[in-house]
Amino acid sequence: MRPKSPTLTPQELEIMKIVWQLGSVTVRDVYEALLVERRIAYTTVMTMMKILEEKGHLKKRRQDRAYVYHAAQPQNTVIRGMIREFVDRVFNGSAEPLLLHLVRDRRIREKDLEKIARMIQEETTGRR
Amino acid sequence: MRPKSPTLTPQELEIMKIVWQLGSVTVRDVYEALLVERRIAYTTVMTMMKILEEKGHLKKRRQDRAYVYHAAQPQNTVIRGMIREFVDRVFNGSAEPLLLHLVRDRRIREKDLEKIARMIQEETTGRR
DNA sequence: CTTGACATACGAATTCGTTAGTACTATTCT
DNA sequence: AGAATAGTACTAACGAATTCGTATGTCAAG
Repeated sequence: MRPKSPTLTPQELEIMKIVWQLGSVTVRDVYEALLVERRIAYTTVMTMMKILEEKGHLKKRRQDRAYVYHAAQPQNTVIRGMIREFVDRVFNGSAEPLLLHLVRDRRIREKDLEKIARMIQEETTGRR
Repeated sequence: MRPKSPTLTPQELEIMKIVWQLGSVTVRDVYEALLVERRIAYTTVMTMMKILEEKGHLKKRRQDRAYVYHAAQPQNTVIRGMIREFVDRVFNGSAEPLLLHLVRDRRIREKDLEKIARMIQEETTGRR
């Protein structure tokens, strides 16, 4: 079966972040987590999670009266798909310009930059 | 209600790419460039460019009978904004995880990785 | 001067993302 | 048992994004 669309809409992503963080959740769990940030209706969360389940991002099983949801794919896989879609859409598939932007725009703390530079060194020397 | 996109929507971006590449364009120029990739109506392009002008991404001036459009902001500025929005939405504002994904997923050719590693070295040693 | 080419203006249809109300069911509390 | 509570299903609605048709105006060639 063809894998479902790797991209999530903004609100879908918000919900998936909570699911990835908590592991197994009910609609109520997600609802309460979202309530901390903003006003939202319980049924809205339910609708979104039903859609996410239809799209293959969530799996559910019944437990007592309510459904318990869990992520169908690991976070890394989905995030990787979103990055790929972004790189394709904005940079026609080549990641170098994005990397250059990130490095140049000082959006990253210096010590992290250095850490990453070391990591690149290891990766590149390790695979030849 | 779907929130109004603060950045460029996919189709808007497609048009802006053409504008940035060509400099000054008429609707027809963009229409013909898009036709190479896919079927689209002339009036669709016109509508999109009108919207882009209303949103402040394009400027127009009359020349003979038609409008000539040009980008209101340089490509780098707009792309930077899109990256920022993406990092905020997907990574809660921190760019390191994105960088890590890019480096780890081998989406980048080795020589480019090395080039970037050197660039980081210069940047980080240069600013302390 | 009429016709054809080409431009814009206007508006409308469609799909999608997002939000939420209402009806109904099942469980729990008094 | 009857009421309150908590869950799902179904439906509706709205705005944003995308697409394009029709009406209309203008200019130039025959």
